[in-house]
Amino acid sequence: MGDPHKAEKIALEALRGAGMRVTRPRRWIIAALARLAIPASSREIHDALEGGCDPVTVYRCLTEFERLGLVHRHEFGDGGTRYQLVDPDGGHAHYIVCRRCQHAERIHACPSPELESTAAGRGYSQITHTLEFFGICPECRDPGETQ
Amino acid sequence: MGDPHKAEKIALEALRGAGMRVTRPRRWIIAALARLAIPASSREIHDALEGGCDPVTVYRCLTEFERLGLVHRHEFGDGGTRYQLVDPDGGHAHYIVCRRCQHAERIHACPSPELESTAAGRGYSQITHTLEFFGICPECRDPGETQ
DNA sequence: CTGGATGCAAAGTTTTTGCACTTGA
DNA sequence: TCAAGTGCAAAAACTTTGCATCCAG
Repeated sequence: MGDPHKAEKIALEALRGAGMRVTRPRRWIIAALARLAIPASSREIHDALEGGCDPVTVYRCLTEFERLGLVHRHEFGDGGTRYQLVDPDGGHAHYIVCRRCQHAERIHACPSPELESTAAGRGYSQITHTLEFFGICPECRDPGETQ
Repeated sequence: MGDPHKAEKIALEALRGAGMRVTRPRRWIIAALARLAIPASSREIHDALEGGCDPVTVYRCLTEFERLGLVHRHEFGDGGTRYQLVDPDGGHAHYIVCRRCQHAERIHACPSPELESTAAGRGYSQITHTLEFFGICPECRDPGETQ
């Protein structure tokens, strides 16, 4: 993954470029996302902020950031929504998530672009995809549990 | 996809096989899932029941059914959780979902099994995956909108 | 200055929990 | 019969909305 600091700088520039104000909460949220570097819930992001701000502001900012394409949204099968700063180097991330502890680990796998073209054939535009893997991580596996 | 009626029968047998009771709400829920045939929210499932039952029962049953592997859970990027009866013919489903109207359409694309083995290399067990596509469907696309 | 952004309060949605009653096996 | 399962009520968790105030540009 690219330099987190770089991702942070680019996100701030993108904010300015979109005519949006670079406020203190927004800087904190972007910094927290860059520091966490892994998909985090609104709650986790709020807890990781350098300064204090209202949880509602975190929701609002994340929604805006997603609209601008600065963050990606992930759903890891537990009903919660997680956000992650987009990698400025263009590669998009997929994860393997532990079904027990919810720990997410980046994985280098991406379906061949051929898959997206299958989707495009249906007349859909602006196609994106999500791909996540789920399993039981080595730490969470009970000893003697069936593989 | 396989015969929905078959999927329904198999699910009921699986319930008995697991030593669980085949109650009226459970039959209704499984029937509704078979009839809907596409990932549906707890609310949609409840609305589609032949008879009346408490919404809480729908939640509890779906959670149990998921644990037994009778239904699969889907998250379509809107924060909601959807459930679908597992196809007894083994093939698992992926969808393309409209970001505007949330309509889900089954799509015949699956990442090469090679991808799951990439995940297995990390020491995870019981690996599964989700893969969903998102786009704007032809009906929702504004005329003249940029592709 | 001044409109976009925030904080606070309140409400909406979805999901979970506790407990007495019901019912399928 | 009788424990698993349900209904009802209440709470918890998560997210959105409205509005007065604040501050980045």
